[in-house]
Amino acid sequence: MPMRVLENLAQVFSCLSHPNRIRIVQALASGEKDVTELHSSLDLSQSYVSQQLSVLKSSGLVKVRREGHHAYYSLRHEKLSVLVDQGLDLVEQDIVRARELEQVIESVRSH
Amino acid sequence: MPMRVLENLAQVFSCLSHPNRIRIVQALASGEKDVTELHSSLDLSQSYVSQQLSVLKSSGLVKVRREGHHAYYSLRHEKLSVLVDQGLDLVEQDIVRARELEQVIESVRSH
DNA sequence: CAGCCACATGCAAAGCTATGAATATTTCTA
DNA sequence: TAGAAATATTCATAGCTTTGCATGTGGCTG
Repeated sequence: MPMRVLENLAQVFSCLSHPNRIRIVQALASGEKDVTELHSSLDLSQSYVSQQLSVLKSSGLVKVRREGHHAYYSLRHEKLSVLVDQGLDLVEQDIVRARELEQVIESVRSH
Repeated sequence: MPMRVLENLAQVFSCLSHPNRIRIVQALASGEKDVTELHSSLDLSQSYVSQQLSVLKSSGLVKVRREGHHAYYSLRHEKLSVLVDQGLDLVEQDIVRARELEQVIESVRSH
């Protein structure tokens, strides 16, 4: 696997490694939205949303369409929301409970 | 979406947000391996591999089986390697080329 | 039990990320 | 052109990550 691809992939995951950016991606999964819609529906400051969108944009995960003085953001590819859904699937089904169980076992063991 | 789940998901993505950890996950996708195997096949120091494995473990992505003085690590769930593959798919097919194209357009525009 | 493996952990410096506040830019409208 | 609306950028700081190096630890084997 070429390093360049790995780095790109790591960058994609890095974009998704923050709850608010995941929320933004999820909000965009249902279609394009402008900054104001995002910042009010997600209850995050305008400037913060704009900053996070530029992170997502510079990694190529979202694109913008400007119209008047609105900037409509959307996912560059719907596969991205599939990726997030799969992550959710993983987290919800297994990892959380498995880790909790393991911590219980470990704490029992250490006594 | 409950914040707790989002935070867990962000943590999973965060684990995958580094090329070497992705390489480790990929190496484990083909079955359990001990630390020495990983550190020599990936050309990373023993201590580094051990540290990264503990990151992956504390987020519940891998598990250990200890036998003698070996520690055999494996993915806790095969869905994780599916997730990585999907990420690769996304990166290889679209994002890279799309971003490059966009940068070309942008640099043309600014002249 | 001495010494060697295979691993794990602690530490510290360098670098990166998150985030609010203030400010700038762009575009529309009167 | 002035002003307002929507978005973008800059800056500063606190906090987290990375990563090498040195050291610690548990389990074998002679």
